[in-house]
Amino acid sequence: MDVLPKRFTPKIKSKRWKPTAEEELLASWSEETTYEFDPDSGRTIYSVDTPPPYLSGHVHVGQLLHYTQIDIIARYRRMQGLEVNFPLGIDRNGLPVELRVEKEFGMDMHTTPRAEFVSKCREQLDLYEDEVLDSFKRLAIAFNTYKDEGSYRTDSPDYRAVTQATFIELWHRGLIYSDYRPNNWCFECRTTIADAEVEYEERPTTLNYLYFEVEGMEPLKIATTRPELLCACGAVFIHPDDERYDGYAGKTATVPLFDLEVPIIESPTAKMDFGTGSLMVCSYGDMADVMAFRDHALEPIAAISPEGTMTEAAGEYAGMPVEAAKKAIVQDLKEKGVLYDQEHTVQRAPLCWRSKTPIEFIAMDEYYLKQVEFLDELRRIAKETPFYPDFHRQILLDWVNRVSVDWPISRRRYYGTEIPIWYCNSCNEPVVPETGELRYYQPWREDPPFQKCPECGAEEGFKGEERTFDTWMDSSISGLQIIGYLRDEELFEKAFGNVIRPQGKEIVRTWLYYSLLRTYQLTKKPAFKEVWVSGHVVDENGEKMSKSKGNSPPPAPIIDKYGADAMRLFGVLEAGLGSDVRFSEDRMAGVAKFMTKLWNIARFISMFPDPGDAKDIELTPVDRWILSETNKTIETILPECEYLDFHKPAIELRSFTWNFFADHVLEMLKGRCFNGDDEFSEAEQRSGWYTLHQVLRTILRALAPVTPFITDRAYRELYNPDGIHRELYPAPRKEWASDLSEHTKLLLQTNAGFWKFKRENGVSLRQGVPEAYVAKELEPWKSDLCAMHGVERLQFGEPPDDTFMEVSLPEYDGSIYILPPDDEKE
RNA sequence: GGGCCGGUGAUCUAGCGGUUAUGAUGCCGCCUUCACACGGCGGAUGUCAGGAGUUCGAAUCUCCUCCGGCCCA
Repeated sequence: MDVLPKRFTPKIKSKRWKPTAEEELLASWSEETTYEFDPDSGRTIYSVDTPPPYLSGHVHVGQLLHYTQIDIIARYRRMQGLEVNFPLGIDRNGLPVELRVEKEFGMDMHTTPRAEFVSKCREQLDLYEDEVLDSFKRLAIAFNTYKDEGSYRTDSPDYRAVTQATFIELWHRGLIYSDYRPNNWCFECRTTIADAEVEYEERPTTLNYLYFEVEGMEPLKIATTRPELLCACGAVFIHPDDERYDGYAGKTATVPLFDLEVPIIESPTAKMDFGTGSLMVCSYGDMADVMAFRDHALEPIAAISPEGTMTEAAGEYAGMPVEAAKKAIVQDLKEKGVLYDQEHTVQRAPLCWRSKTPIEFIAMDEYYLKQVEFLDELRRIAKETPFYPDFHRQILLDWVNRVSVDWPISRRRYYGTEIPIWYCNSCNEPVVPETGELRYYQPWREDPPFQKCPECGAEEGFKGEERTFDTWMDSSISGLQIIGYLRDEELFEKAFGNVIRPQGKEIVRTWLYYSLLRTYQLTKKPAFKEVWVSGHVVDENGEKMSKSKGNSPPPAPIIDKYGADAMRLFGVLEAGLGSDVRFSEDRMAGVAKFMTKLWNIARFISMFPDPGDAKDIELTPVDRWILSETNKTIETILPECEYLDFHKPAIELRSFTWNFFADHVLEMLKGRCFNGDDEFSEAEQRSGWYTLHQVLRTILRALAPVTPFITDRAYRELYNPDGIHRELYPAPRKEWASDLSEHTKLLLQTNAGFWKFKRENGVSLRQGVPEAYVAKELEPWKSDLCAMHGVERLQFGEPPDDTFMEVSLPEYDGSIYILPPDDEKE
């Protein structure tokens, strides 16, 4: 063996970790295959069904943090030796882009030629895509590839063909039907939307008190916020226990202005303490009205048209916009003395989640996908699928328990997947292509894929369906699409059943729910092996980040300043899984300091030769203890990692690295590793080198999923030029066991005691002391403690006389005794 | 009105039956020590939202109240 070096220079040259180093690494990564997905590797395939971001303009910090957290999962699983299928996907279907095109270019969807409108939308989407992808890359979101091949877009012919094929199959299985019924109708978007797409907002409104004449009785007093719906009134409800209205039930009331005779019905749904306690039930006023009409078999009357004007039913008000009609009707009611009082109140108005404008119930012919008959199965799947964190399962269960009607899936919009139906002009029969062929159909501009009508035999005269699907029809099968459903049977066979769904809690009732429903309908199986639900990213004040509130800073300058690693670490350090993360630049600056610390630790250790896994190492008891402490840390974090919650592991690793490894271990082993005065044997010195390098390896690998740049850089420089991201995640090593761990606290406190003594007595930390007494349990640390604190004679137990100063340990029941250096004595 | 989550030093967080209540950021003091001043060592700051209960013992369990966020009716 060569003579051991006496002088050491760090192998790592760079004195400071800088965010620009991340960009250099990115360039290397793009030429390597680390993240590629090889379905034939023989390893178990683990697929990540990432939320395909919807391109809605600029990315914000919240979105990016969310994706970094998902990326951590993918990287962690990859380091467990799984073949990770983590494709880039982008959601491009749907309303927002249409609305933006209409607004920005002054185009009206219904008067612009469809092909032109659609291509304008596509153009816009392409513009947004670059920005999102650049940010993702910069943050090291390790999709298998960023190339088109291997990625998916929900508006691509391939993707849409599969969406259509699933529809065709469900159609032929009888799960789809058309019906004329009231639905949430958005006037702005001019389409039906599903319950899941409705939001509510408190809005001020006026409560009007009206008289309804009742033959032979006092007029009924009715309170309503919707006088414009009088013409659609079908009944008056009173509560059966309401003594004010004894004797009214069963009679008829006369609707003012319109002279309709409507029944007075006792119903427990009437709230006795709201308004007058009696209410009018109008067709399509709200969900309760819709139910009331159904329950009491009343004939509905539509008062409002899809254009937002009053219908023929409104008589002289027909054709007026709803708001104008409301004013006119209130005026007329006042003039007739029917309206006797008004008061202000607050109402929860249903809004379209995309356009944020009020919706109404409007009856239309729409296609429905049956879901009510699947609810029991979905409830079972919701209960059996592992959720991380478990408590967010409740969001899904609450939603499943609330679903009561089937899912309207047709939309009167253009930028979406076309519904593949042609109608026979002769018999009006809707004809859907046969199953089997995987093909993208565009009925609005294509001839049908069949020769004649299966119903009447007509050989020509077919009209293509113009409507598109609800976009959730597309995105709800992303989990199937990414594993080759209907396209790659071999991959699908291998990969189905091992898919994770990571997503935010705000789209549980839509994306998660619909995904479970659709996958179950198509495969009879649960869609996901596990579901990971994260909280929101909110601003410093706890408010949800949104572009409209202006509380989301542009991410790029922040990343440039602190680095992607700092941002990623911040995301897991700040909150546990499922809780909201508060974004704060100040706190992120604090997190970034850990990057510097970690880099310097690596740089320090890089001074010493790495004995690797050399078999001839004879570990000193102290080194075995350090490795045992490392084991303990890994044992602590692994269960949390398995719950895909990296919050505690990140805290644990940071404190182990900084407050134990750097502050105590490095300080203690310094002397032995340099061994400038040959106080230690070569074996002891090598044992120290081995220990430092092994612990560093472990820390780097444990942090690699969270901070992929700095760990990869250091690992490449010291251990493996291919990088860290295909290494295995650390596991406890049984040969690293030591029972000295029971004295860890005492040891750390003893160190603190020496520091305290030196500080209180004006002795610099480098300066030594002639003699000291410490607890006898610390005997194994003797030589390292001497080197660390510069103790010339270290003794154990109690000192013989009172020339020693007693220093009580700050957080431990005990003391150490130190003989002060000569020049400190009087 | 219901559900879920939360309320711990100035701020954010850990702890979830027994700890002198964790760590971070900020603040204050000392130290330019040969990896790191984006550092080291130390310090101050907490009726653990409030009330009642269970318990030998509660930040931790139960109930109620108040406050915040999100979701739903």
